[in-house]
Amino acid sequence: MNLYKYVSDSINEKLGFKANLETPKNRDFGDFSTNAAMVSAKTEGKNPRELAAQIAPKLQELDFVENVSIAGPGFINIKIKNDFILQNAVAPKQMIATKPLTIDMDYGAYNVAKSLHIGHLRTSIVGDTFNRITKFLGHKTFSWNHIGDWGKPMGLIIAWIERLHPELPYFQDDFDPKTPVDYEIDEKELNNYYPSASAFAKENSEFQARAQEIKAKFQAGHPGYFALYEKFLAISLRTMNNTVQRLNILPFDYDLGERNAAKYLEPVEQILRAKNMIYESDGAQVINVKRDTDTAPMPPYMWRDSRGADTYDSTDLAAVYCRKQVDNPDRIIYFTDLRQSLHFEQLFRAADMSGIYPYDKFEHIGYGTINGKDGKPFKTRDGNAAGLDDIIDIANEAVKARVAESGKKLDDETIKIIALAAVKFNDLLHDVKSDYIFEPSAITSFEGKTGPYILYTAVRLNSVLKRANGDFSKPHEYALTTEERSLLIEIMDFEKTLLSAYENRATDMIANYAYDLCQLTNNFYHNCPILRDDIPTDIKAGRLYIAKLAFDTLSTAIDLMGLKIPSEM
RNA sequence: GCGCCCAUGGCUCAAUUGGAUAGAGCAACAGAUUUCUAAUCUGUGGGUUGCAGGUUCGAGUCCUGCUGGGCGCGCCA
Repeated sequence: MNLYKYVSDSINEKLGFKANLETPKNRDFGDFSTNAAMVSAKTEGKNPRELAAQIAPKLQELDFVENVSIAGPGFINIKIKNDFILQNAVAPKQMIATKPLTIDMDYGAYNVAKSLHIGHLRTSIVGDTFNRITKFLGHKTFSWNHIGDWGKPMGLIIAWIERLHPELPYFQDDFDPKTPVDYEIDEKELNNYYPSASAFAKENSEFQARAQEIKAKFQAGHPGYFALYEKFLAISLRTMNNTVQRLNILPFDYDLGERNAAKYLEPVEQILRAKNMIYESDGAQVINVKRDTDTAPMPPYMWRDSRGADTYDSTDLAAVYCRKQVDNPDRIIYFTDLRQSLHFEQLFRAADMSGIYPYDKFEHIGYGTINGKDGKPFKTRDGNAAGLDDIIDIANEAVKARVAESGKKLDDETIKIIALAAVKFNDLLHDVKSDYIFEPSAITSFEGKTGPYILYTAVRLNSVLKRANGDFSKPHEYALTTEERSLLIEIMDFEKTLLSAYENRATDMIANYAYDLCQLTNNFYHNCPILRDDIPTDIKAGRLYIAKLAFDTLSTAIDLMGLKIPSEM
C-alpha cells in the first residue's frame, strides 16, 4: 500500500477539500502532517489554530488514526495506528499506470570505433534506471541507443585504414562486395583509429581533405567503403554489447543511430521545403528557429553544411521523424550532456515548426560532468581523460584491495558486482544535472552512503531469510517496536518515492530512498534479533515477516538501479 | 557581450518543490561484538544556507541587485 496516498485520499474525503499532506522532517511530530488549517485560515481570515482545533476531531474519527495533535502555528499532526501499518505494508510489485504512456528514451549514444568516455557512464546509468522506473510504474518505453555511426568520424576511420593498409581492395571504386578479403581488424586497435586519425587530420590538410572526400563517397554508397564500414561496425556493436553487459543495463530496444536516421532525411527535407523552412546562409542550408521572445542569440539549425553534407542537426531531426513513424511515442526524452542544451532546444523547435513532433512533448535531461577532486573532468593516474572502462577498473582495484585488507575471500565475480554497485550508486545518488566529484578513495573506504553498503544490507538480510528457511506469512497480531514501525512506514513510502522520481525525472530519489531504507533495516537488524534462541516464536514470526518485506522492497530498489545482489560479501 | 546552470558544517551531498529545531555520509572524538555477516549500530562536537534587499503567517527554496564559479553561443558530435 502507498500509505501516503491512502492517508491523503482519506483525509481529503473526510474534510471535503484537498488538504496538503506532508511527512514532517522530524518524525517525532507524527507520521504525517497537514497545513490545511493554515492555508484556509488565510482565505477565510480566521485564526489557524482555531481552525485546526475544528479539523482535528474529524481526522481523529478515521479508523487508521491513532491520534491527532495541533502544533506550532497550526500544523495538524497525525499518527497512524501500529496495527494498520502492520496489516497494510506490502512489498512493491509491478504497477499498472492509470494513464499509461509510450515514451521513447534516447540514452547511451555510443560511437562506432571509439571507446566510451566518462560521459557515457552517466547517460547509460541514469537513462537505464529511469527506463526501469518508468516501466515499473506501468508505462511503455522504448530505449534508443542513438549510435554515432555515420558522420565525419566514419570518413576519418576509413581514410586512416587506407593510410595503414593502402593495398586493401576496399579502396578501389569498382570494388565488388562479393570479393572475399583477408583482413581482420583488432578491436583495441580500432578504438585508436579515430583519435589518431582525428589528430592527424588537424595537422595534415591533405589527409583531412581525403577523409572528407571518402565520407561523401561513403554516404553516397561507395561499395568498398561500405564493406569496410560494415566490418568495423560489427566489431563496434559487439563492443557496445559488452559494455551493456558490463554495466548491467537493460539491452537497448534499438541500436539504431545516425545511419538509420539518414534514411529519413528525404521525407523530412520534403516537409521542410514544403513549408519553406530551409534557406541558404553562408553557403549552408539552415532553418531559422528564432522566436520573437528570445532574449539570447539563437543560431540557425544546420540542415546541411556548406559542403552539402548531413549534420547531426539534420540526422537528429530525421531520427525524431523515424521514431514518430516507428513508436509514435507520447514523449521523447533525451539523456545527454548538459552542454548540448542549446542543440536540443533548436531540435525541439525545428521539429515543432515543421509539424513533425510537438515541442512540449520533448524533454532533454542534461547531466553534468564527472570531475576529479580538483573540480575538473576526472583523469586517470597518468593524467589522461578517464574512459568508462577506466572508472570501472579503478573501482574494481579499490574493491579488491579492500577485500584483501579485510581478510575475506570473495571471487572475482563478486568483486565486480560490488565495484559496479559502488560506481553506479554513486552516480545515481547525485542530482542528474549537477556535476559531481568522483573520488576513488571515497569508494575505497566502503563506508557510509555507498553502493556496497546497500548490497551489504541486502546480503545480511538475505542470509537471515535463508537461514530461517521458514514461511514468512503475515502475523495476525504483533506489537511493533519503534524500529520495526519506522521500517514498515519506509517500506510503504516506496511507491510514493518512485512516483516522485518519475515525475521529477530524478533518479537520485531512488538512490536516496534505498539508503534510508538500508539505515532503517540495519537499525532493525541490530535491535530486533530474529533467530536467536531466546526469541519467542511469535516475535520470531513477526520479525521474519518484516525482514522479508524489507528484503523484497530493497531488492526491488536495487534492481531498479541496475545493481545485483551478491550471494555473500 | 548575451544566455543557461550553480553557491548549504573542514570535505562530498540532501532538504517532501513555500513549512515546524536545515538533515545524511566522510573526517575527528567516545562507545557497542559469546554476531541472524562489525563493509554494522549508538552517541558527541561542528551552520548568519555567498552578500544585500524584497514578497508573507512562514524563505535554503520565489523576485531584484551584487560577488564568485561552471557551461553554451552556425558548418565537431
